[in-house]
Amino acid sequence: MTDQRPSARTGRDRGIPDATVARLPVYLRALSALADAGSDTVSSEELATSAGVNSAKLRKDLSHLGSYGTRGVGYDVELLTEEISLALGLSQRWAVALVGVGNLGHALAGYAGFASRGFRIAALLDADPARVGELIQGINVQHIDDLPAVVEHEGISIGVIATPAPSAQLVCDQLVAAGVTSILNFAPCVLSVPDGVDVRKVDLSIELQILSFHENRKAFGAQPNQFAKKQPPGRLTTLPGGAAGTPPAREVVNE
Amino acid sequence: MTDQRPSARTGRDRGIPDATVARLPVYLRALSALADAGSDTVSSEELATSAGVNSAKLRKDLSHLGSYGTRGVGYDVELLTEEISLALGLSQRWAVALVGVGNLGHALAGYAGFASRGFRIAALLDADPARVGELIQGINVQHIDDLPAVVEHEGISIGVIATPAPSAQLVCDQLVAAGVTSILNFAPCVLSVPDGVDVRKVDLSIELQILSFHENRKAFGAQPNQFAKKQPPGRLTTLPGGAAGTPPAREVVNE
DNA sequence: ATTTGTGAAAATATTCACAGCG
DNA sequence: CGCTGTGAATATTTTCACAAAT
Repeated sequence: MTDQRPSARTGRDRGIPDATVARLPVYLRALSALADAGSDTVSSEELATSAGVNSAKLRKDLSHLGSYGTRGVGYDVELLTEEISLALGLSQRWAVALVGVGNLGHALAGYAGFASRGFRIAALLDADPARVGELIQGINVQHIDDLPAVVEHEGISIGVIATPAPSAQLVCDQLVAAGVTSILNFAPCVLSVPDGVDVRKVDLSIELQILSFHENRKAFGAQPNQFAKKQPPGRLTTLPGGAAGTPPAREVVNE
Repeated sequence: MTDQRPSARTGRDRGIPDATVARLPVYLRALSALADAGSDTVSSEELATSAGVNSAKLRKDLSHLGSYGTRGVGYDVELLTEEISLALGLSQRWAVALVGVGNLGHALAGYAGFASRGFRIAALLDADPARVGELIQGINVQHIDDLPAVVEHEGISIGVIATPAPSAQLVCDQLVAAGVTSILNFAPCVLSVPDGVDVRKVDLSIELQILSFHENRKAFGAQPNQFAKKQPPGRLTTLPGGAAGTPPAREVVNE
């Protein structure tokens, strides 16, 4: 969205495109579901459908990792899972520090999806002395001033900021000073960090505002329902098993 | 990230680009901060900096809304705020239904950023009868089966899904059937919806996995298998101002 | 003097369509 | 055959750089 271009190679290219990296976790989840369902192999078409993308994009994305498919057959679910995990650096278990144990912090601390994807919440911290000592999900809340020690001791390289906006930059600075080099920011503000530190943000109200835009257009928009000239040929596949009580259906992931 | 292209006009263009729409809320927030700080006008350079983008992008983005700046001067903070709000459809107060009042649902229900940006949580719903009747933030939790009545009565067009993944598609179908046309999905799964319904998702573990990718690269060099010709020039910079409180700083927003 | 607004250029991302492999 | 992997074609987004406006 900005300036931050964590992946872009400075000059000539030879890495995985950002857009692809952002989709790999989605493929991973789809693969996980397929494996649970007992599939050994998947075609790009199937996998793409369950990930909510089209198959050309999926194949192009996977091609950046190497050639792990078999022509005429598809991809081995287990092998592909491993390769994507490897590419994402998920073969190791990252230790994460979560700062701010308010409402949202509590919810994040209890979020099962972290653990299941190779992340371990190694520390909970807060600036409020009243919160220090509280036990959340079996983890003791420590004071933010202990950050340097905790980061060092636990080998933490990823920090999550779930504080109110006014404290976020200070916490961010503390995380960086302690050696954290990747930050996930839930506070609704822009963070400034030195080069070499990656920041991603999740902003709930921004997402709603984007929906507001589309909602508004649906209501008053220029092209309420597009004058479809003839229907973009085979796009927007009507999914096979379009449930009974549910409309036609279109796979959708995001943005 | 996928297929869903809520805004893209089918053929010729005549709308605000998606990438721009996604940044408008950020500008709005920066403007709000500037107004609080007492500024009457801002240059594209200043506003861009506080929003974490570069000024060319900012100006290009704003140019899609019209010409609201004054050459040689800058933008009137109040006027620009109004114009962006208008473009985003925030001049009206959207009623939102939040489904799933577990950990995350509780946190979302209490999130101040919604109300402050023109959204009103008009209903909390859950499928668990044990939760019905609970009072959260002054709002009574209702049973999901009451959805149609509630949506109609409150004029709800935006739904937020904060249920576990296995229930998300069902809830989504119910929201759509009740008339909701925009959905913000926090459940880690792909939703399928009919045409005309917009979905955005927020996936906490995906964000972490993306950070993992970058963290991994920082740890094991840019190209694991790269026959690097000469060293990618200035990458992986040893942070300039390193220690001492906080480093040089670089504005960062996201993706 | 400044600073906007914008064509044109460059960089990214997506989609097409098919050669080639199993 | 069927399906992957990928060049080539599009589409979108970002950046440059400067004429025009105040």
